[in-house]
Amino acid sequence: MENINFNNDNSYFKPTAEELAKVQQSRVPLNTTRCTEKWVNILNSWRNHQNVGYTYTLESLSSNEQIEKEMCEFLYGVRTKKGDKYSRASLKNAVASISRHLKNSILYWNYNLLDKNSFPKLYATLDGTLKEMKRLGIGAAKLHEGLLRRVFLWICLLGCPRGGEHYKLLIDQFEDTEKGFIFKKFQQKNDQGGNQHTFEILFPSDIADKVEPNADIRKYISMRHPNCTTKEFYLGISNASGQCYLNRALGEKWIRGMFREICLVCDIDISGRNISNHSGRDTAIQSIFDAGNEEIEAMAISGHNSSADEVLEDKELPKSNTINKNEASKDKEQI
DNA sequence: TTTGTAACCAGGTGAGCGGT
DNA sequence: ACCGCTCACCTGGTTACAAA
Repeated sequence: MENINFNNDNSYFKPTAEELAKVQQSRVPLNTTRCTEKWVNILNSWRNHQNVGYTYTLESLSSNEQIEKEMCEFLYGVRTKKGDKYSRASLKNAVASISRHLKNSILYWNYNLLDKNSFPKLYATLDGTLKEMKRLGIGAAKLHEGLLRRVFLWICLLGCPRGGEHYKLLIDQFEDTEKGFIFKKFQQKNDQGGNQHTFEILFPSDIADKVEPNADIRKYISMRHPNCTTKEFYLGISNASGQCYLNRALGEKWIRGMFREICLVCDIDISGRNISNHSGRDTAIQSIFDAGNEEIEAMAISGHNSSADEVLEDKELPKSNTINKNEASKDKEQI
């Protein structure tokens, strides 16, 4: 190794404090900054509200006990502009954002509000609030969410995609025909090595008012926005009043969640393994049918935190499983 | 723009599995 | 029985984005 000449080149320099501050600041994306500011604003407007009446700012407090106490109150007492409770995701977001803010604004304050060891009461309040909301069904399912769940269940039963295939499903893989939907698998996992032929599964015909997979899927597809450019089959759920599904693929978490629900509801052991894998698939599908209708209906229409009544108005539910049993064995042969 | 929420990401955790 | 490894899932936190 040659010695480096430290004297005669300009490759080294001592950055100024401003330069360092600038690069450190640039690490944080604009959206994060905005999100932080937003929650600080909400916090302050809660504090200034006549029913609360904290006239000083949270960051002016020196004791963590007091910060924790007031944060607990905030968490449980804050409401959206419309007066509703915030969703679970938002509350988590709120605590994280305010923690970020305190770290930036109180000198040498290096704590994390989400840390259950430093702030046990705050943690308990957050956790308790989230659980309470879950119990009360806050964040309940919408009609089109129920439809999506049903469609998902049909496709699980009739199309038997493997675990990972669910969120890669494309809208092109479904062809609507007179006989029913044809579900095409362009390439299967076990086709590795060059076997590229397309695999087609014809979904069984609907039994009116009893088993209507085709009608469900047809309705689901028709509810996609006409200008939708997303290729994925499953779309994100919209909260807007006029729109049902977003022009964006449904998150993997969502899909995995629905998948797990089916397994839980039907008592299928998925510990450590995806039920759609390998030889477990046939038995898993069989167990779904054996589990009986009520649970399946419950899952298909509602899911973990939704109110079934809402969806019931929308749609008559699958009532019979005998027909589908035959179809399930048909699928078994194909696979 | 602001508001509310979901997606994304990294790091942690623990069950399961093969090898010893 | 135990070790080390892998891998799916979970958690905490950050970032993106649709809707208003």
